[in-house]
Amino acid sequence: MKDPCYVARNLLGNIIVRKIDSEILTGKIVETEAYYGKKDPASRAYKGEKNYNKPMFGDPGKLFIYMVHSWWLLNIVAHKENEVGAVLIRSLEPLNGIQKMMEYRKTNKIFLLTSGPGRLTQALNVTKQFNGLDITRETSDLFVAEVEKRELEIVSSHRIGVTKDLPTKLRFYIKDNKFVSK
DNA sequence: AGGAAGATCTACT
DNA sequence: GTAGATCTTCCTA
Repeated sequence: MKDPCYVARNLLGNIIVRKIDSEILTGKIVETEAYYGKKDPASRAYKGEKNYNKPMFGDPGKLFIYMVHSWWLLNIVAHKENEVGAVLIRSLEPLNGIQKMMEYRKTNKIFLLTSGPGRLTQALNVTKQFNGLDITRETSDLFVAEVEKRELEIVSSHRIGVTKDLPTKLRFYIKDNKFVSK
């Protein structure tokens, strides 16, 4: 039960694992954004609990998937007890199964595979079917593996593409990583 | 039933 | 740098 801001920083450097058929796709999380509930006008949870944002009000450690402009965006629910919030995964550094990701993305340019919230979901073949999935279980088809982090240089900035941002800097990324979107 | 929006991406100038 | 594509969900009538 941690604050979205804390979780967003903590997720950087961890590995997302996607099991698909016999293949395993993995990528390192290099960029995240934190979203809150009622006090955040950019959040999907701003207007209270609805059908489409239910996971944000539920247990932390679950997936929250939402569609914008025909792309699926992948969030991880994270908040303190009795609060609301989630962390958006904005970009990954592809590690394993790059061939497979290129098939899904229909491109052979590696920096176009996962450097954007809509891109990485397509590269991992993630859709709304994973909404609400528990990403802390290694038996899931999609989960996050904690890794030991060594001296990550984390940079914060304002969120991207958000029409009504908060004064706080809620976007975090690993410094000098070329897979961070711009 | 229909329209509008939205945490985006790509292609073109 | 700007415009157009694209599509699911929600809101209003």
